[in-house]
Amino acid sequence: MEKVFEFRPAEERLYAEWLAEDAFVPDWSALGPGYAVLMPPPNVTGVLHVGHLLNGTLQDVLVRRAWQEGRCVLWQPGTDHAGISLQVRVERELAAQGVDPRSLSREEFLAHAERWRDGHGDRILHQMRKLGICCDLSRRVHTLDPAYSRTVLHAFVELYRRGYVYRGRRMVNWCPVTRTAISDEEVIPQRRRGKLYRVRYALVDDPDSSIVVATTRPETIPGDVAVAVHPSDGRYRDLVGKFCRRPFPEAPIPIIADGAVDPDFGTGALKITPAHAAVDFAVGQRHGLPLREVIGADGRMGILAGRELAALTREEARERALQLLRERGLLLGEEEHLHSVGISERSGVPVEPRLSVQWFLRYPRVREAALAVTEGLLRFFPGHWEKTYLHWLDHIQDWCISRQLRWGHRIPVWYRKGADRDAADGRHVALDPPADGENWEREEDVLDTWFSSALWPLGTLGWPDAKAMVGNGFDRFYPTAALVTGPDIIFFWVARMVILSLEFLPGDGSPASLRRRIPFRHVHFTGIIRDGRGRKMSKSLGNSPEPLDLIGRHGADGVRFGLISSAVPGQDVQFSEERLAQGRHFCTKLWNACRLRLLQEGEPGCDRSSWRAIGDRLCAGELDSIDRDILFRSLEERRRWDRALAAYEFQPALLRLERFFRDDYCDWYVEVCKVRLRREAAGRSFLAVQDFLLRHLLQMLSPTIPFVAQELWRCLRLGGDGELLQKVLLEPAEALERLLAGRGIAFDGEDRRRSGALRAVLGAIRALRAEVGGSGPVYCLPGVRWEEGSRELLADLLGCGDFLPLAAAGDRPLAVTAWGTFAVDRDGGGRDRLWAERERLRGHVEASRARLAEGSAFLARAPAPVVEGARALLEKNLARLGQLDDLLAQGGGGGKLP
RNA sequence: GGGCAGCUAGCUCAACGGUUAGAGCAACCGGUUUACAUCCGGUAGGUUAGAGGUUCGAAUCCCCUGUUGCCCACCA
Repeated sequence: MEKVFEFRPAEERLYAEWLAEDAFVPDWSALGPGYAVLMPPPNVTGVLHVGHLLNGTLQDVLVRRAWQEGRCVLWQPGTDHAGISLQVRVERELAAQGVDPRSLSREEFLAHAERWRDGHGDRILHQMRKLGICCDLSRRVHTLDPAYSRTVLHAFVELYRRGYVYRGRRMVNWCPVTRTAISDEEVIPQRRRGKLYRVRYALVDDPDSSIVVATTRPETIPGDVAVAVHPSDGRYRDLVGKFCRRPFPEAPIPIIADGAVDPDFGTGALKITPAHAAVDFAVGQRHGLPLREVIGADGRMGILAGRELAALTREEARERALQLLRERGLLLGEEEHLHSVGISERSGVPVEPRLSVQWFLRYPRVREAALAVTEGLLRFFPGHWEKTYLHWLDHIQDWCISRQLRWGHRIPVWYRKGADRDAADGRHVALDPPADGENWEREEDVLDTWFSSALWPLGTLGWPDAKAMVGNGFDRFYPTAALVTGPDIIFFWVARMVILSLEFLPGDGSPASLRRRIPFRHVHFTGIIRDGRGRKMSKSLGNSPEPLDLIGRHGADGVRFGLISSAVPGQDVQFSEERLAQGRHFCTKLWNACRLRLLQEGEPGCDRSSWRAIGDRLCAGELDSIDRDILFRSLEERRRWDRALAAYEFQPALLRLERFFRDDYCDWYVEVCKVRLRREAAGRSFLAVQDFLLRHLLQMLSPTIPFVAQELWRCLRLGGDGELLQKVLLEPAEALERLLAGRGIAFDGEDRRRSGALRAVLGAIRALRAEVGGSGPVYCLPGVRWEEGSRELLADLLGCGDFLPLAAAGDRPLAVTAWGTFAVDRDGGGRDRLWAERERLRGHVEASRARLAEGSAFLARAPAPVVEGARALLEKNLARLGQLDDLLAQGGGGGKLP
């Protein structure tokens, strides 16, 4: 076995082997229900970042663990066509080549887009392979694949048929850069410092009087069709019904009363621009006001804005409008104003509320989607995200699903040429075009990318094509077991998948039906990765490390271990490369622990190729408390491990296991075994114990650090030749306990006590030696009663030969005795420690006594078992205190003791 | 404006109503006899953000305040 684990070549070799053996292809022969995980499809325009690594690692752990349980496993990968994002990228590249994208026909543009996608396509998926992910790439799905596209269009047609999809002229969030509508979820509110201007609108029949409005957007003045005040606002009561003069283009507009106006904001008078603000639109509807669209689709001012403003951008128009107001003496004042502006997620510019004809989805099954969670059929980890989800469902708004883009699923609607597009008979909504295609024209818009993503659980498993569903194992894998994703897409993706899946799979709101129809049973939300200073990882900040470099430096295993160990459940992840280095160190130590095991055995080597083989080498008679304790401690750890993983508590689980490996196995048990080996004691069962522990550890760790675990599995000959560790059944703790029982090995509390006492004494003596800076002989007070073998073992672990009787000590003897956890040095070096310990104990005892004093409130009110416990504790502490006092008396002599 | 989550050692976190709050990292001290590109042992470090309340007992439950991050909301 090599002295060091060269992870770079090993990882490459092992991964190639796994691929060659089709190790990630679902095993249809496996019994029991399937286990499926849907990988959140990375964006085709995306770049691999540390978040992908964390997310991928966690899913890989779940999936590999499912393999270990012998289940039929599917980890479904794929990519998302990233509508807006990709179209913008391609348009920018075309523009850089001097091609105006708008001059291209739809087909020409799509050809460019497809070429771009095919070039970048699933790069992230391939990069993630460096991490060792075990998804079956042969099953990858792209949202624009023909089969998946049919799923999407079929869903649209069905939703239309069922009355959930409708076409409407509405106020939408318009992105002037990409020139498309976007959904409410794609608008990011941003705090911005702006100005609130007060503008005078003169009254038509009394030009000396006026009404003053407050606005942050003077450029929309040309779109004003009214000024509104609150109906109960006394200041303006007399003005309601009169007309005032819009400054430009000049025109009389009515002063109206509407409850939507907040009398306490600004001047209490609101200019109404129905075409460019949602509230104003509503007011306009109520009052039958006309629409004046003064800002065009490209964010520039239109003809109606008047000669002065037309053709300017929104920003230029604002400056110009202010200038005009100043010239005319209409600008009465301006003040700093902090307000929130909706920013388009994709282009980063303020969205423009704009009236346009779009397709909307009225969400179906909202109540059932909530019920699935409140009934506990669909569970979130950590659970508090359920509130966020339910709150969104409670306030759900129709979803604008059409996009004025070319890249995406073109909406399957045809309009009869020349007919009214809103008339039902002028429309053909179906997967296929009408027979007399020449008389129809197809809808230009495409569907929101998230609409297609929302069908991911159904589409990837073949729905609605019955044959494909059978081929893809729908019945076996649906509902999928777990989804691992970031909480930032809980509405964008998670909730929508739930809703559409519930709609399309037949059933009612009963728990049994919901359980069958939800797309996944568990959702684990990971934290967002932040840098050491708490900032989000981002390219522009330059704080985002290159993932592949990290893997190069620390190995896939090191990165996986490190990321998990920094991912505290329910919290954002503070990234630190130090953690990854620790992960690498852990792998190195594991490697060395296994190497040591091989160095310890002569030829021929032991058989540890199965649990049975190891069990056969365990002779109950050769084991003592230390062996039994560590064996059963390992089973305890295993149970905790299982419990923690079932709750998606990866980090606490892994850290605990690491502690067990380092502290209990390496620093205690292996050191004990070294002593035994040196002594050439009869019996080698402790080597079998090591094999038992290492085998178990490697199996538990394999999902987290698959490469080094697999390599060690082979080096230690823990399985047959070329056996895939990932597919070796992980026996439940109960089975291992039965195996031990079958060999006559049973656990007894006394084992834990003795083993613990020995470790404590060892620690105490070491501490004392460290304190006095010695490594010389260790002395022992007379009268110490050693348990069988303990004295020799401790002396060997300390490397001090034997404990010398204190009487034989020289001038500056280092005297140590073993009792409980205490040690003492005759010169006083250890006495302060003892004294401090005694003080601590005395404090406990006194507190306990006070609590248990006759007539105390504690005695009167506390439940009986608690009182019992307190009494027992007092007894225990009293006993220790007494022994401690004896010890202090024996070692005493200095003036420090009472 | 509403909601969610956090605030515990320099840093990252435990402690899930029950002894006088514990780990890891960093710091400092010491040891490394060949498993350990490192490892081991030890020392120090706390008014649990602040105030009030409930309780026999509070880091833990409740109320208020402060603070940080996130989400939602049409304040122009």
